[in-house]
Amino acid sequence: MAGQPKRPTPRHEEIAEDLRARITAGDYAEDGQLAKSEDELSAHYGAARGTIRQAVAQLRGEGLVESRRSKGLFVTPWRPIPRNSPQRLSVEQWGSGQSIWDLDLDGRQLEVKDVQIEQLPAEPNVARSLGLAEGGLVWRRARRFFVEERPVQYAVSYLPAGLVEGSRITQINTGPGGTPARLKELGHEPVRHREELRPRMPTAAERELLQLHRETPVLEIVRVSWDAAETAVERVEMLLDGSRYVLGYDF
Amino acid sequence: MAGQPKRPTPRHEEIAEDLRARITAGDYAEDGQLAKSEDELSAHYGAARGTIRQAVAQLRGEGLVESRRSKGLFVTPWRPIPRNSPQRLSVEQWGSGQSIWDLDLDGRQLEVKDVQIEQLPAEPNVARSLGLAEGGLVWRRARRFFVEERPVQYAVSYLPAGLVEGSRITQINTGPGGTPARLKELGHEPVRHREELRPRMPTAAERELLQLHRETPVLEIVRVSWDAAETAVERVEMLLDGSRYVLGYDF
DNA sequence: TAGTGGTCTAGACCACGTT
DNA sequence: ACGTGGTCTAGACCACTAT
Repeated sequence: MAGQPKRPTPRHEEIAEDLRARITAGDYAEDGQLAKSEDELSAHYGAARGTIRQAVAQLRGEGLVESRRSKGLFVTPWRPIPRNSPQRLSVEQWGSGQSIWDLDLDGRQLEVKDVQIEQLPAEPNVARSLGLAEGGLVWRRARRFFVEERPVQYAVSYLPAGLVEGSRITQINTGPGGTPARLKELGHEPVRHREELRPRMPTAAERELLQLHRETPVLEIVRVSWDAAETAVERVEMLLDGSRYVLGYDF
Repeated sequence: MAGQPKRPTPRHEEIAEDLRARITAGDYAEDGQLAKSEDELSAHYGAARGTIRQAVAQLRGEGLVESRRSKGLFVTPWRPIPRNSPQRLSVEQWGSGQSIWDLDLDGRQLEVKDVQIEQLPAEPNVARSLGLAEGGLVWRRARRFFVEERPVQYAVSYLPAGLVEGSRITQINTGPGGTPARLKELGHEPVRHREELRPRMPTAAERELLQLHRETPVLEIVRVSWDAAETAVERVEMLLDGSRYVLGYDF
């Protein structure tokens, strides 16, 4: 009983643990509401609001809780967006969809919005990925993906201008099969891909772009694709709302 | 000039942006020290320490800055740990290493510590993954991975007891080639794998386990492996320090 | 031992969503 | 109009680290 340090665990951690235990035990199963306000929790636990906010921020980061202004604190209803790598990369699969990713959205729609297209000289990173001289011309396609009217991903593609000039890849609507189908028609079907990814916290600008809470991590992904002649044909930089996706890889 | 809201961006964001710009511009390139204390920044920017701490927390989350007690704030020297999925899953590769992951640590060593092994009844999640009846016996192998004396990953493996009983898989040292080599000897070579992953913020207990800052996200990965007869032979639950890894997938 | 980062309190103001 | 979450201030104490 004795011998322990006076403050083994901070108060905000105790509060977070208590709330987490109640959530996983299903205490708020009815309507999912933990509390009607931070002040209510402040009174309940006898802690300053700042301490309550630390505890709640912790739980928001774990993806368990979300705050709704003027309504209160709620258990997050988690319906992850699956993003599965293809098990077999057959040509038929390529032609069928916009993406090489087999998205099972459980009835929900993935919508593309805010498409921006421009031609510009390649930054060093992009030039290196695509095997171009620095300043070589590339087409840049930026867009956001939405599920149920909420942004879940921001993606920017770069393609060598010399490769795709005049094709529908330089237009907003790339046509059936999307960019990969057009690349195939141009004799540069992507057959090999490499993705690199890491999690991190978003900048303020990125939080705005994806409408994220301060505590929500993002997944930064860079994919480069090559054709059969080992020519790099596309580089895609993606930013995913980390609280909404589950990525699957089969190998 | 007029017409804008009084406070378009919070003060802590302005401060974070200013520091971020200085870092990326290389202002602190010499010793990497941004400041000798939070109080110094508080005086410099004319903001309360709480506001400074918010800005610094933001930058810690982005992986740009780290705090060292009694020493100050420093630019994070980022040397990511690459974790690459195999391009070809040949038997030869299996036999050579402890892991199916081709780790290029740039001279650094990946050390396994704190190995814990026990036999127990499978939890529902584990039972489902391995196709066992709930409560069926499994061997559980938990361990931490260290790079340069610092923990970077925590992993827990589950294997059906009926499959691995009596093999070195139930011992601390599994021998050359590790678990997969032993499974192959037992006639259950893993030939197919599926990984699912998502980023999130760690709990307090997980922060302790991996010695993480409050703002560092983790990567939660679950891998299930099957043998040629489509029998599930292993489930691995991994928790990675998100600030230290870059994951690569080829397909 | 001095000073630091982590924690906590008790206030306050504001923009904005709900009512 | 009211109350909320987000922001900010100005204090304070503590454990721990460097010296």
